Amino acid sequence: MSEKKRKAPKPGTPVRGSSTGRPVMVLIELLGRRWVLRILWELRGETPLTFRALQEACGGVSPSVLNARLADLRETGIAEHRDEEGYALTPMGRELLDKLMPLTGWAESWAQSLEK
Amino acid sequence: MSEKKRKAPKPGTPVRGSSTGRPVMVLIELLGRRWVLRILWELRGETPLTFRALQEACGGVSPSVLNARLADLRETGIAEHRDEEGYALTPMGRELLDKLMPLTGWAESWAQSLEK
DNA sequence: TCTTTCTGCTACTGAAAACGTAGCAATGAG
DNA sequence: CTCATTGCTACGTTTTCAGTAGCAGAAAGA
Repeated sequence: MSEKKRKAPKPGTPVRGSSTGRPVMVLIELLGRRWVLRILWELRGETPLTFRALQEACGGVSPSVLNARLADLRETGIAEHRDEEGYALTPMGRELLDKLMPLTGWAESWAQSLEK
Repeated sequence: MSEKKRKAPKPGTPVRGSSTGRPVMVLIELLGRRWVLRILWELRGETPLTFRALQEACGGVSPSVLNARLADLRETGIAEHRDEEGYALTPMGRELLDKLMPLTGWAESWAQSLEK
């Protein structure tokens, strides 16, 4: 064995361009990976989504990438897979999403300011 | 052809996996690009940063990518380049950053919950 | 003027990540 | 057994990123 390539960035672990592993840096690294924000967004509902439902919700993202991202989110305790139900956010992940929801409002006024 | 590839996603423009161009989707697409969140973060100070200073702040990100991301952020009215000063957030970009700052607190408790 | 030192980049090559499609093993229903 | 659905893995192609080199313009000094 040995170790497969480490994938999910965790607090305390150095990330690209920052050797400190400061939590906020690690979070920035994680959220900056393609599809991570989108997955969080699509998991905002109350009911879990199956792998394939989630894949479809993300516009047909390839299963390999989706699986990799879900692994990241599971390793970092943000999402989880519930047997017989599907993927859902953990309580911690739910709190993160709550912090991100205000972006919707900002995005709206952003759109308006750009269309002028 | 003629058109260079368009780069910055703007509200109203379809993005990967979502044809609607809904502002929040576009924002998710933009923030999900590598280095975008980090750049916002590094521009949180009051004084503008030069291209090179920003590059260093981002841990030596390659100039080609940095330039591409700055172009994205400028096209979308989030950052701007001020002559004789450097790169800084626009008022709109500053508001976006304000929405993101609470992530710091979340990241701290996230880190704690993981190290146990 | 001729360097030197900043500036904001562009160009290029190679590596890594993502895409897109196919398909497999496991489970459950009929 | 067949068929559908589940969560994926494999793999070849395309896109993106990384890493290094270097250029042109402005300013400053000798």
